[in-house]
Amino acid sequence: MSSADVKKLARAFSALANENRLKLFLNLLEESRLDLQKGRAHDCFLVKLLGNLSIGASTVSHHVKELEDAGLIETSRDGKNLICTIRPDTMRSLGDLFANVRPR
Amino acid sequence: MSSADVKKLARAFSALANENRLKLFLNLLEESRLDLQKGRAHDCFLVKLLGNLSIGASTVSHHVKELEDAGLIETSRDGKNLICTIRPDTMRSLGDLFANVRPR
DNA sequence: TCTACATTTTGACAATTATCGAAGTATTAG
DNA sequence: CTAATACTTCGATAATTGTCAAAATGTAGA
Repeated sequence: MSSADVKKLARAFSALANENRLKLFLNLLEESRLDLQKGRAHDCFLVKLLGNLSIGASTVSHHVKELEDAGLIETSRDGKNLICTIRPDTMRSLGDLFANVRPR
Repeated sequence: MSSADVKKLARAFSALANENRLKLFLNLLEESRLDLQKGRAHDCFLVKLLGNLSIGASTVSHHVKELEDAGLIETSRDGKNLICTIRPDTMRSLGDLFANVRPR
C-alpha cells in the first residue's frame, strides 16, 4: 500500500474519529440502507441531521465538509438544502481492509 | 446503535486516524494475513514494528497502547518482547459497518 | 548480582482540532 | 425588492494529541 494510500486512509478514519461527526455519518449510512430496501436513492438534508445533535449549524457544516474531504460522502444541492450521499466506492475499500482476518 | 457503541466505534477510528499508528496496525494486519496463508499463528514484536517508522520507541509504545485500548489489538509478552495480535472480533464489527451500501 | 536489552512512564511542548457566535452568501417565496 | 431560510466563512478559544528525551521498570543471560 502506497504512502499516499495510507494518508488517504488515515484521513478517512480521522473523519470518523469525532463522535458527532461519526453520528452524522451513521445517520447517513442508516438512511442509505433504509432507502436501499425501498429501492430509492438515498440522501439526507443537513438541517435534518442537525436535529439529532446538540451542536451549532456552523459546526455541522464543518463536519460535513470534513466527511466530504475525506472521501466518505458526496454533497450536492437541492435549492437551499444540502444533500449528502454515502460514497459506496469508499465503503468498499474500507470494508475490504477489515476482511479476512483469521478467527480464533 | 447505543451511545456507548458509538463511543467505542469513535475510539477505534480515532486510533486509526494517526498515520504512524495506522502504519503499525497495517503492518500487523499484513502479518496476520501472511500467517493465515501459512496456517500459523500471527504475532509481531514491537521492536520489529519500530524499524519501519522514524519515531521513538516511547512513542511507538504509546501508539500500541492506544490500539489496544481501542480494542483493535491484544498484547502479550514473550520475555522481553511485546507481542501484538489483531482482534478478529473487532475486525468483524468494523467490516460489517461498511458492508451493504448500494453501489451506484 | 551486574549488565544489556526491551519496553514503559513521566513531563513537557508544539500542533491540531472541535466548537462557538457573528457576519456573510445563496436561494426561494411573497 | 424584501424577508426568511439554509448553509458557509471567519476569528477566537479551550481541549486534545503526537512527539520527544530522560528516567524508570522488567527480563534474561553471564
